[in-house]
Amino acid sequence: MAALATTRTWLHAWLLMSKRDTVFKEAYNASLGMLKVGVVLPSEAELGRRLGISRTTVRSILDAQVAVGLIAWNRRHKEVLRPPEPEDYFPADETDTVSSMVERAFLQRILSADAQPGSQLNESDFAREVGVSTSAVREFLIRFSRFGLIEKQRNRHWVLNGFTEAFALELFEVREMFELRSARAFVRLPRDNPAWAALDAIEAEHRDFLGQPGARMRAFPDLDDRFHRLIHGASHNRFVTDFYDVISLIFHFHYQWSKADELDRNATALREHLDYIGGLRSGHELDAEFYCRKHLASARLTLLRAIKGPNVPPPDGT
Amino acid sequence: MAALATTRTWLHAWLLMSKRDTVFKEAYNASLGMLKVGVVLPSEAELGRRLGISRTTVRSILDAQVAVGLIAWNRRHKEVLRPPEPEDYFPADETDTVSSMVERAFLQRILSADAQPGSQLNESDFAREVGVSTSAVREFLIRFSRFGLIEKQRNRHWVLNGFTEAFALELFEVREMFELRSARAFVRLPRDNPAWAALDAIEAEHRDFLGQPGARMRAFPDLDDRFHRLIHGASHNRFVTDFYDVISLIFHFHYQWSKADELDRNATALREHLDYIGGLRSGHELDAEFYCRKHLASARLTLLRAIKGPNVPPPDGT
DNA sequence: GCTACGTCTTTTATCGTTATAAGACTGCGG
DNA sequence: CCGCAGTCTTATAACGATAAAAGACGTAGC
Repeated sequence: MAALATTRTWLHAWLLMSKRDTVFKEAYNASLGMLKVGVVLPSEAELGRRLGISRTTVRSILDAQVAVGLIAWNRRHKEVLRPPEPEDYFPADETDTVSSMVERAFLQRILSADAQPGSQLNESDFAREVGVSTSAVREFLIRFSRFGLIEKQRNRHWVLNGFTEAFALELFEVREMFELRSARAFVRLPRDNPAWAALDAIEAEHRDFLGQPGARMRAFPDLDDRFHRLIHGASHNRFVTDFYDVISLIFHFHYQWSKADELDRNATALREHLDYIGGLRSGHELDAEFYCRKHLASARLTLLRAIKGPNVPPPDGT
Repeated sequence: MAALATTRTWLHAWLLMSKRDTVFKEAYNASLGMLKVGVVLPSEAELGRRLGISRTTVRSILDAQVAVGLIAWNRRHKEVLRPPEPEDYFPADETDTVSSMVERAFLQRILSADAQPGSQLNESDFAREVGVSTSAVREFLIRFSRFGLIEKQRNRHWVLNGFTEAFALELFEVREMFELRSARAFVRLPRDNPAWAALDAIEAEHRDFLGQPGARMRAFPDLDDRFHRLIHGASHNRFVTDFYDVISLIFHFHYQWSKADELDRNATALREHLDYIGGLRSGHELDAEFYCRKHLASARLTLLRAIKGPNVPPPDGT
């Protein structure tokens, strides 16, 4: 495993975990994709830009890759010596930040059936359960509280409001308000606005998806997300775009567990999206509004059915 | 000073401040109001309920009040011995939680002129400046980020978005959407809904205010807040009501500094509120909508003028 | 003279620790 | 037997500390 070979103080990681080196590991894995034998790597700064990290971390990665014989590195010259093997990659669970671990554990708990509305949550208990410090849990809960699913009383415990039908209805009420306004704004965008080109691209992706049923369906949530975010972008309102984070989160996690009629649902959504796109293109706000309303109504119905139906917990604990 | 006389480990507070005893001090001050010579105090649990604190803190307070000779306490019997003097009160700055200190310092910075949009904020710098730990600052910033005025890049610094005209316009766009919907919902409330009685009470308060110009004007922001929150309550939507927190925060802090034509502004708002209330009572959604729109438009104008005008910093550092 | 690297400093993410505050349990007493 | 107080345990709100990661500065080399 790569970690054993690095010159980093990996031993410390097991004695006192002050900060996980997830940035290093994730970027290390990403950089392996660039390694083709004989290739000469660009400057440290350029690598940092491509990987989205600082030069400090780039240098750590290069050091580590020298240590396992992947590259030769002498000042400006960095040459790839051998192609990366599967063993060169850090396992996925080590590239996860603490906060994302907390997030996953928490969502699993709150979006599953056993989270009765009104039940209370204990910071230290939960921290022990997940295996992180209370501060990490605390910061997550504060961050998460903006989604309206939890609340806190000063000096007291957190209260889970529960992912109830009422929550879903309130969520969709606001979603409809915001998306209708965004759709109308979208229709009014001048034809040379880059959003139209982006819409063309997304429409093409939709048609691709319809062409190969089942094959790439797993990737639909991502497409869905990008489609709606594109529309919301036309509102030029940070509160509107920020609100989509709530929706996105809910959908992302909730639908992970209700795989039942996934293909059907997605196919319906794809077709509704295409109608919706047509409405936007028509230039008539009322048309756009009509198809927008239609799609949102069916999305709401799907979500409500999922909430009311037998709430299946996630397949496994990860 | 009361702290010196208490049996609590007050010395530690100066060596290692792990948690400020603001709950104790605030409740101590509040409880002094109940002390009339000869009165026999209720049970510990009852005192806790009245003061909004736990029995543990109640007992600390009673201990402290025995120590300074305010009361005699023997098991169930607690009798007031002497009336509280001004020196018995803890000074106001000691009843402030760390988080509220951070909040005040931060708002002063971000809502004043010198917060250029795009400038970056440093957790440790800011913590040093305010004199609290980085964790306290961190948690505050996370909590505050939901207001859309700051953002954070993973592993990097915070970015101040600035309290700009664009921010105000986006804020009001959403405010209008939400408040119009809430106002319409309010009109449709059945006449026996308690909200109508609350509206009556608030209307009476408005008339009182108009009667005594200037005198109680300082208290107007509070009335304004309660009025709008009452209306938003009719929406029965947590996202709508939560959003009013943003508005409330902005108004509260921004208007602290623009005292210029405060009386005029408030008088105008009072009259607009009364029209608005009339609209709600009329039973016609369109009437309510008309006066709601009118009031919000004038509120927006006032805020925009304040942003564009000479941005006066707060009078003093507190 | 600009780009890239070596070195050093600063900041962030996360941890563990502690005094305060909440809350649970138990037994007394009217 | 119910409410109240005595006692004990646990949780929260702060803190400081540390390794990872970012970033700043100076200098070497093309």
